[in-house]
Amino acid sequence: MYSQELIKGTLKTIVLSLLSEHDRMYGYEITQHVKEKTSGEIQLTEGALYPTLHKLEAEGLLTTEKVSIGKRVRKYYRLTENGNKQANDRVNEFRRFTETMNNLLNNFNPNPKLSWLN
Amino acid sequence: MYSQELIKGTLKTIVLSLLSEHDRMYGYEITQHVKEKTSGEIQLTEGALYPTLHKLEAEGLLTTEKVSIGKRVRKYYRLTENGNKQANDRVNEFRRFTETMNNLLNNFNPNPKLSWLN
DNA sequence: ATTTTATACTTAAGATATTTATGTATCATT
DNA sequence: AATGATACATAAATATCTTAAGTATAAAAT
Repeated sequence: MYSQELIKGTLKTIVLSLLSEHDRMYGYEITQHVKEKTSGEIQLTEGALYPTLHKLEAEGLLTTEKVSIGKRVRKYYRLTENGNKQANDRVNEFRRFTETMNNLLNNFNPNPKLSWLN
Repeated sequence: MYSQELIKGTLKTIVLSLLSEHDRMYGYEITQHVKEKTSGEIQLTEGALYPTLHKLEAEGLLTTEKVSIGKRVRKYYRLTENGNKQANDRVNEFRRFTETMNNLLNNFNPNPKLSWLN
């Protein structure tokens, strides 16, 4: 499990990119998907995820649809056109950022696995 | 310039790793070094940097020495043994984190330049 | 049968971190 | 003489996350 400090600022990027490849997802599904895909190294907490989903919806990047499963109601999220654009921008920005960081940290204990990036 | 949101949580990693390769540095020097090394894409603000330096010192990861330059006083920071260990840990954690993130984001618009990481 | 675990969403209080702004002061350049 | 660069510090406002509590259904285990 990574320090929460490090994960900060990547939550929206994660959510938008997942929705970009999954058509629609609900909150709990997102937490489980991330947990599985990262072998438990990134675990989104509900207290952080749900308010973020609400915020992205308020910003017009997501739309919702409620689906009844038995007596329970799932809230599915889907990207808007603008949300899809944002997903692209954020993922690209993250990739550029990691390259910049690797370059900045490169003099420190150079990692041969990444040295070709320069 | 990257969104501040994305840079969040990497400040300590940056500071510790720079001090790990520079023996000693002062605050302003750190801001300039990062700005130059990243072509202005990461700009540390003084309001974030100085309190962080003070915190790292309070945690015993850094020591300080004041050096007079004319009538001004520079405050140099240097890693302690524990600080050096922390620098290693944080840089390694960051590298692992970016690999995990790239793997998680990989189904999205796969980046051929990074696909070998899997 | 009943307890526990998993599913599923919400929100509030407290903690933490960053931004923005302000303040002080020296030195170099125009 | 004024501006920009150097150099540090800190407080108020803002943003974000953690922790926690609350509600409720469904499945699995005891």
